[in-house]
Amino acid sequence: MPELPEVETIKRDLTKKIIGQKIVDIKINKPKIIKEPSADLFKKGIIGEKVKEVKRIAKVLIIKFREDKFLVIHLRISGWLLYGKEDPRARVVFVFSGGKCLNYMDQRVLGELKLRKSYSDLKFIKTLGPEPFDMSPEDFKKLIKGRSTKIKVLLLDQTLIAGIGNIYAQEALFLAKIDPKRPAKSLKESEAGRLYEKIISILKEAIKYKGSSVDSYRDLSGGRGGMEQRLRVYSRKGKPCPVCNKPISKIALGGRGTCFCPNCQR
DNA sequence: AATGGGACCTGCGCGC
DNA sequence: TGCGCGCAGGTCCCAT
Repeated sequence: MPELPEVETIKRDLTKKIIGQKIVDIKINKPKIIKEPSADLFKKGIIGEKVKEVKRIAKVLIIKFREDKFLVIHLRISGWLLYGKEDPRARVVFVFSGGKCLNYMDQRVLGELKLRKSYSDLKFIKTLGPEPFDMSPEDFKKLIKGRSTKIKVLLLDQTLIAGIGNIYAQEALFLAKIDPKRPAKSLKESEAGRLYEKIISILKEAIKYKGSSVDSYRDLSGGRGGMEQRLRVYSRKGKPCPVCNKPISKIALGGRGTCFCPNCQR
């Protein structure tokens, strides 16, 4: 599911709901989701703690209990969080003192929960590139300069630029009218500037509309995001391009499906 | 450095 | 109807 806009949506909603609340029980229905420490220590370590803060770094969600105690959540593809009553499908359930629950939902069981003393030392976090919002257009131009990787594959490389996933990479390239197959270094200065601008605008739009519920992703209350009906090319193979009406194509790049308009994107 | 493959998991939709 | 296959928002790891 979740790219930067979806995780940001969860972070904002979660902040409103759980700050200051105390966790009194945890039910682990799928121990595999708990990557560290053991399921038992994970439980013992969190029960009794109050939520101090909710943070997001790229696509990673972090719940702070203390200066040296953090719950690190990576939703991977199908993870999402549901706040309210306990859900039978939940992989892990956090029970608050008021009786409300935070359900960790994850159909494909690819997500990860970790309880740690810190998060900044996690390899994945340490190697993250800057988020688009923390870059200047010049930073972005420097980033793509000299790289022969296909531009769409580059946008998905979290060590170079963090937070973009397969939906918004395709959408940004469409808005910028750039063919996703092009080597990064083939982009002219003006094209790179345009792409950077569209990355920012698509992420802002997606945050504004609370993300895309293309498949399993739902917001904290179980509602759908409003962004999916605004997607221009993602998952629209064969349908008319919203600009020129010619059919959208789909190819594989870096092993990921990639939709684009061969007529508009050059 | 870049590319391609497979792995991790489950469930859906499609074509036969 | 039923079954097998391909595919899915992410990341890691290996080989070339």
